[in-house]
Amino acid sequence: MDAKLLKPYNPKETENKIYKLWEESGFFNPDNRPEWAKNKETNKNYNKIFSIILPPPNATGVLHLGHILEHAIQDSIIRYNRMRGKQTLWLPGTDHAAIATDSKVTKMLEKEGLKKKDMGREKFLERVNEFVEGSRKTIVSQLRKIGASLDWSRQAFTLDEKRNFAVKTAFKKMYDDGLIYRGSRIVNWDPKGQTVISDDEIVYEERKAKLYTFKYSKNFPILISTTRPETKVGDTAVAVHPNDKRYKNYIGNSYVVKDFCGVKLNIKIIADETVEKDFGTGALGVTPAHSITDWEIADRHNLNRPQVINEYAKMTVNDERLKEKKTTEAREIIVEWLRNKKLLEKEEETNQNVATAERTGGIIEPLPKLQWFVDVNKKISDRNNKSFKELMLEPVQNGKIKILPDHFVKVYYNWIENLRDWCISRQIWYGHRIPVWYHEPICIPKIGKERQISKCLEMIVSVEKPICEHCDAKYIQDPDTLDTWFSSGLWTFSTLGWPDINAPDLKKFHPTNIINPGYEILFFWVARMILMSQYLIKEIPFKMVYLHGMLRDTKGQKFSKSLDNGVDPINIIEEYGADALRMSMIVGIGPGADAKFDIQKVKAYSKFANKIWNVARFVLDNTKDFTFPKTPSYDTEDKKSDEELKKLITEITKEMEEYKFYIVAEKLYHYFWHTFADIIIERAKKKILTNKNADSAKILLYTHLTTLLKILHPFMPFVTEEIWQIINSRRKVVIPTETSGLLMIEKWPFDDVQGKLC
RNA sequence: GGGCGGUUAGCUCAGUUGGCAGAGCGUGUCUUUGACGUAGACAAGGCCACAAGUUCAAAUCUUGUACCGCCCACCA
Repeated sequence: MDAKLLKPYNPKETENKIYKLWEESGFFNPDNRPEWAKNKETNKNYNKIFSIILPPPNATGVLHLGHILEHAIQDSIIRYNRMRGKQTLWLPGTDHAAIATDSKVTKMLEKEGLKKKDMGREKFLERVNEFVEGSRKTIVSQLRKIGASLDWSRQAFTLDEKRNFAVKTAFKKMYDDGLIYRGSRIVNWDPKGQTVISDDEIVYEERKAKLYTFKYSKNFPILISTTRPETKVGDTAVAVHPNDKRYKNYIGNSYVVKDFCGVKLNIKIIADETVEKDFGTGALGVTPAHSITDWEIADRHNLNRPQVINEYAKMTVNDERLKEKKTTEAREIIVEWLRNKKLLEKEEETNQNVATAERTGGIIEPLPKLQWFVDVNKKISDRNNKSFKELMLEPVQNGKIKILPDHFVKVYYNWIENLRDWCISRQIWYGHRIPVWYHEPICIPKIGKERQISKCLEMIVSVEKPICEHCDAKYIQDPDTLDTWFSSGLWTFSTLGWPDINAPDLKKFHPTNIINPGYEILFFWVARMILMSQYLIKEIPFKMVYLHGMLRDTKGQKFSKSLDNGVDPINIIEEYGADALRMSMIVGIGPGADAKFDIQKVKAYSKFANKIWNVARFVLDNTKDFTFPKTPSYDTEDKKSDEELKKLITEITKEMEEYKFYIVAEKLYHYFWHTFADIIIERAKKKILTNKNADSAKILLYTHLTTLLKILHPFMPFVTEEIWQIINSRRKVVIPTETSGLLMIEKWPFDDVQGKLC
């Protein structure tokens, strides 16, 4: 008897050793396959490929329990498919998470008393890289701790050189196809972070606000309501609903307001369907430059768009009372002015949803800015005149891409329908620099050549830094960086060798089989991967989107730093073992379902690991001197048990293919404990003791153990592998040698069972 | 305002085509030279949120109600 087996199962002493064994075997890499899987005769899945690209964790910090949930699912899928004999790739990587990382490092530096601007771009980026490198190391070691069978030889980073080349290539192609444009449009400006952010990076906070009702001047015929009087110096119209009888006669009129707190206004009365008749006075003061809906109204009615607020949320109008004042101060000044002029009709309390930046908390100031956009509506000629919107919809509609749970399909459609052009430029330093180059303002004549200034190109979109052919001036790169999701969108194929369309990995492993993110990034990421993949390589990025839910604490709250309710998964693994933690994340948690994390569940499965261990001890102890007959035969009840296990295998294999891991894991737990241990072992004890049908019992014990180890392995890889290794060390002596080596690359028993049953 | 999800044992949650209500933890009783005390055996505990409907049969399907939660829109 192996001395180890005499003690209770100790994951701490086992897991690192086992992971090393796996890693050194090279079998995480699909290029290395076990002998049986290389053989068409023994492997039905010989030609099949199975690939998952890991949703890259943000390099801003360490992994939390939510990640473990994600990784436990993926590793189980990967291990299962590897055992089925497929060429199985699970590719690891991390995400540079531009804004998140940038703002995190900025805060860290502020604590040291350092300012980003004083440091300069280069120095700042050095610090960011240093920080990210540290984070990445932690993440990688955490992934190893939970037993993730990732192919480390293919590790990628969203901001490494290869991915940067992919990003630049994608940008250029999109620009050349007219799908990326530079335009002055209203954007969500974050004055605190000094950058543009996308619609998806906004969070709304409900606050109390005052709603003011007033006229622009004594003669003005219509009262309007606003919570932001300071923006009214930028008004160019008053919009009313076309059916609103109160205002019908005014539609089309224009009024000059000579002095609105020192500013001259030109107000046209227009009719627009978007105006709510019942809100306020039913008339909306239109401020095109500082409200997104007003900007769109201005589009429809051809209005001027004077800007009255700048990037620092300060007023830019010429009136000395207002100039350079913060918007909040300007608001008071204008309200006071309205009061004095007796133009203010009403002040009332109202609830307002204030747009704030997710990462910095700054209040969003909508501003017109020159930014880069992806046109989501433009027809793409070499994609059958389909737009990005259509390219994103199509594969989900025709079922090429399945989403689990399927009610997210509707949510996905709904998001695409309401999608506006995607603003991809960010005014932060950390990220992929936009591959656009501007000619220096002054041309420098080439020595010995004639000046041909008129031929100098002002702007070039190029993967490499361009050189001016006509003068000696330099090109200067656009200072902006790209939205982090631009590079994430390329992830399934930039990791496989794209833009080299002949890259062997790309040909072999794309489209990937399944992607497994949380539902909260369905739009951010999943949609953008579909967009990029459909457009750049005319292929879906994955066949299945298995969305997982959120993990919350026992009170049902999100895990967050501000609540300080975070749990370090590594501590849990140290105490209970990775297998236990993994099982607790899988059993009973269906796709898309939020779950409360309960340490009791982990404890329960650590007991289960020990149970498996003890069962192994019993079985090995009772079969140690037994010589297996060439053709095993069972008595009636053992034969029934053998069939029952085969039935279980058929069942769970089907369920694995249907992504019902949460049911499979539970079934295995239940069968192992309450059928194998409680019934079969108890029965075997009697048979062995009385020596009646003892051989049948021993064969059943051994086959049950080895088979159950195999099918438990995807869920509890460490304890099952450790036992397998102990069995291996004895196998040559007594037990038939149908297997050897690692459990990780053993054959999943399904095909054998099918063969025998049929 | 629009959309989605949830409500099952004291707690956390499963329950796949409708067919005697399940697990873990917790609780109670019993069992220790025996694979396992990080244990085993047994047990208690549920009008499956509420109401109506379809059906031989409903936790499951339909409709409505209540409460909890999430997402999207952003009302000026």
